[in-house]
Amino acid sequence: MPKQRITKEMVVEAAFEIARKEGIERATVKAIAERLGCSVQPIYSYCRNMDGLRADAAQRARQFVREYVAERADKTDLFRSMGHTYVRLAREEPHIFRLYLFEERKDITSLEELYRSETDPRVAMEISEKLGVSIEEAKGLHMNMLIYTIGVGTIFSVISPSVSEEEIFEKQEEAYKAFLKSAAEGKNNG
Amino acid sequence: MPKQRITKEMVVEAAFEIARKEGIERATVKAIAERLGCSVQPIYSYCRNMDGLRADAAQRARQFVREYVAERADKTDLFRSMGHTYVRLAREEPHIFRLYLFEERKDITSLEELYRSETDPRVAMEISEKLGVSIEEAKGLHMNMLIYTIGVGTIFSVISPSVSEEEIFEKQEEAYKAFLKSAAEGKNNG
DNA sequence: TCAAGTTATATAAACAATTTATATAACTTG
DNA sequence: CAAGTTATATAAATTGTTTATATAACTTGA
Repeated sequence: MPKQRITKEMVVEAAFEIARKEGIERATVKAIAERLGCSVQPIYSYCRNMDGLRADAAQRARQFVREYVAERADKTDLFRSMGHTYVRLAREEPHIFRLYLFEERKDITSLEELYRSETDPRVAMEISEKLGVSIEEAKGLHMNMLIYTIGVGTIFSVISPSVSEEEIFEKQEEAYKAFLKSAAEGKNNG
Repeated sequence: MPKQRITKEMVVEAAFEIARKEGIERATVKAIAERLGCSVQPIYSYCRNMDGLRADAAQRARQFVREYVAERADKTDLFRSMGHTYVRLAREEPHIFRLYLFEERKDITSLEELYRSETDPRVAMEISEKLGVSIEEAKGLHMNMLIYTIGVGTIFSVISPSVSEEEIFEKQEEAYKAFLKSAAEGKNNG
């Protein structure tokens, strides 16, 4: 056989890069083949169909988001900064953010699993220490902020991208305080 | 000219019905034409392209959601029941819910506008009276719940449809209480 | 009343994207 | 070095969107 020129990684990376610049709907077989300088066959040899390839590109997007958050989040207050970080990502990399948010995840079957897959365990520890609440309580709090942030992300990146970041940051700060206060009080009277 | 058999309303309704049953991606020109028993021309005479038609179908979906919520929400506690109502809708009419959530809205440029377009003003009044807070405060509270609900809806209907409703209801109840408490306290010490 | 213009719809073709079928060439292995 | 394997190419089938052309039925004005 001829030497393998095209690997699965190259195909997924090409799809991801096109999606990053122009949106996932532009990552067609043809466009990927063109970028790799090959025919459509190598692509179809690595994925049954384009849906599968898009799922792989979405997984790549999740890796990107993890790296982005690790680099950009305020490490002195990961919990508080998560909302900001995600909204900034949604503005700077709108296509990646959509890919990240709107691809079905067959591997996730509970909020717990989603939480574990999307957050750094140190954040719950940080919250737990700062507030003096249990790890479980801290996780619950953090998960609420994750859900709220997904709501904000959906609004910002899909429903109305022209909403101002300031307006969103303000609401996020409100939600952050509400969840925080609620957990701190639960400690005393619950 | 021949008598007009096909109206714009018929086209949009056909698109909406197909989207309702099978998802918006199945609402192709061909499928719509077949359902109406006509060629593709009447469809293209009412919309420049399929994107425009999908936007119209999404608007129709919003009307559906308004009616659904008006019928199904617990009228004795609209605020508390909103989360439940939306999640139930997402389960009963998954395709409509996705159409509702994920179509860009060029008419909406602020959270305020989104809030006004998606909620009944009586809810903020209800909250304001019950908690003894200002209408503005009540709106802020309600908007937080709307954002949280959009987060929950995104998770439930897109990221992982297999998440259990019970788990989601529990988190929503937590968020509801946190926002409520926060507003009630803001009244005293803020 | 009929010819001319208009327009709602149909037919068909152009174009683009996905997927499958067939062909070919270069490598491995016996 | 022949036979089998396989990575890739070429090309065709299929499906969806959009545009071009045709047709038929209506209106209007002479």
